[in-house]
Amino acid sequence: MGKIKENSTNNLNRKYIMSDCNLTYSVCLVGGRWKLLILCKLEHGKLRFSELKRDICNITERMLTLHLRELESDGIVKRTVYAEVPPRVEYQLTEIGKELIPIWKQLSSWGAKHRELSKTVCEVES
Amino acid sequence: MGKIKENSTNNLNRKYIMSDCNLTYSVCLVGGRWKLLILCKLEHGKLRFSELKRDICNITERMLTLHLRELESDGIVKRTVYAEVPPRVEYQLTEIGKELIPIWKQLSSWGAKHRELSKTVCEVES
DNA sequence: CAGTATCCATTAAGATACTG
DNA sequence: CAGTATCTTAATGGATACTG
Repeated sequence: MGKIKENSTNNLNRKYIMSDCNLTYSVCLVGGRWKLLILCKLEHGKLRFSELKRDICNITERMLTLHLRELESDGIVKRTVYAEVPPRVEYQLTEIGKELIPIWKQLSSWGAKHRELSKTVCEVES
Repeated sequence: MGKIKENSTNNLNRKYIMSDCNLTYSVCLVGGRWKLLILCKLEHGKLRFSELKRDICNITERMLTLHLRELESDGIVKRTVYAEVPPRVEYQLTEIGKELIPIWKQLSSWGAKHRELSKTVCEVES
């Protein structure tokens, strides 16, 4: 995101971690605050930039652009530009992107379950 | 991690995103550079602080401590202190923590597949 | 419509030294 | 052994204004 220093320890650690472990590799590609949120909006088909922006309340154009660019360069979403005026651009999941769908569904259920559990703990405590 | 400003837009966005979407809620709990790496070391049982540090090349004590504390307070790992000298502390997955195992295995396979695919693309291009 | 560019605020990560 | 404390750097996120 933005500019990164090639030889910062931070960046070297990131590289080490990505090369060492497929799991962390995935997290690097798909982690971060907005990425999965963007991806799951695309689950049911193509969306335009403005539709994504509308669906993801609070995201700025900058953040949306940056993350879409990364997802695109990582081959997880496909960007199609139509030569029209006004311009039309559509985003959709690639094949490998679609393979994430079952994973984020499970992660989502896990989150729901965890949330329920925490709620119970709080109620018992209060 | 460390101190966060309660009312920064950043923090408010994080809260919004966590309350809105179970998926992002999960990512917030378990995302970040080191968390899944720590968790997957614990897959096969208990480990001590020093064993984790040794197994996770390059992590600093500070990072390990901070993440373990978060995972603990989120109920994903359990910390057991034995009243011995020298001190012994063991970490293990909780029940809800263990339910993440199949998920990270799939994410890991997805990562491996994605990596293969990218390699192919590079070879074709070069 | 679909973005860029710029600048600033906030947070995450790391180095190092130290302690019960 | 299992951490804290303190300080510094790097990276991410956001606000705002502007453009082909």
